Amino acid sequence: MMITFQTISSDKYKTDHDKFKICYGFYDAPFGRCIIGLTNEDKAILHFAFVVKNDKTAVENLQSLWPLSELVEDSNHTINNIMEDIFNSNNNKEAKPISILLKGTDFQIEVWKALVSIPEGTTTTYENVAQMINKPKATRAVANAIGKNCIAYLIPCHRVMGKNGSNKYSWGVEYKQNILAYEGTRVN
DNA sequence: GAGACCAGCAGGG
DNA sequence: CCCTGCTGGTCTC
Repeated sequence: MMITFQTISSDKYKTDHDKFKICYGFYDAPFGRCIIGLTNEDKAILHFAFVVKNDKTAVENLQSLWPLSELVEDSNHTINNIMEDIFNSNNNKEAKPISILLKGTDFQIEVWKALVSIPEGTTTTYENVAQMINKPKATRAVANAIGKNCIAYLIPCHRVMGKNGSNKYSWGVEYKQNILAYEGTRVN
């Protein structure tokens, strides 16, 4: 799966003019119900979260992460089409590139980008990710950054485990295990 | 700028 | 198992 990135610094968003509209909608992925947000113009994915409680609170969470932006419900099945592409593209050559918009600090964006190089169906450790970005002692900071990732599944934070067996996940460990199980079936 | 918070890790008990 | 020290980025005051 080919992924292209746009980035926006979190500091800039607080003060600046990026009040673009966000197109959002829901999708029932194999491992759980998700809410997805896209930039209205070029359909870059800026939000991919699990609906842990209900749809309403999921929308509120999205809004609180992008307080300057106006949410518009997806009426064109755009999100559904993108998701179908993602989940049905069993590494065929026709797979369209996926565009992701990351909002965070320089460090967070560096960490999140590093995660996509972890092969599907495998896991690694926070320590390993810290080494990947050449900050081998920053394991704890790396874990912090991973915990703030807002693009579930596509930024594969679920593939990172504690070296000493600790296993945590923003939306709940069950989701983490579900994704890994799903990826296991994809790879085989 | 100080101090607290963490999805870490190793080492000792 | 729990406790301690070391760690670096972020958040709060």
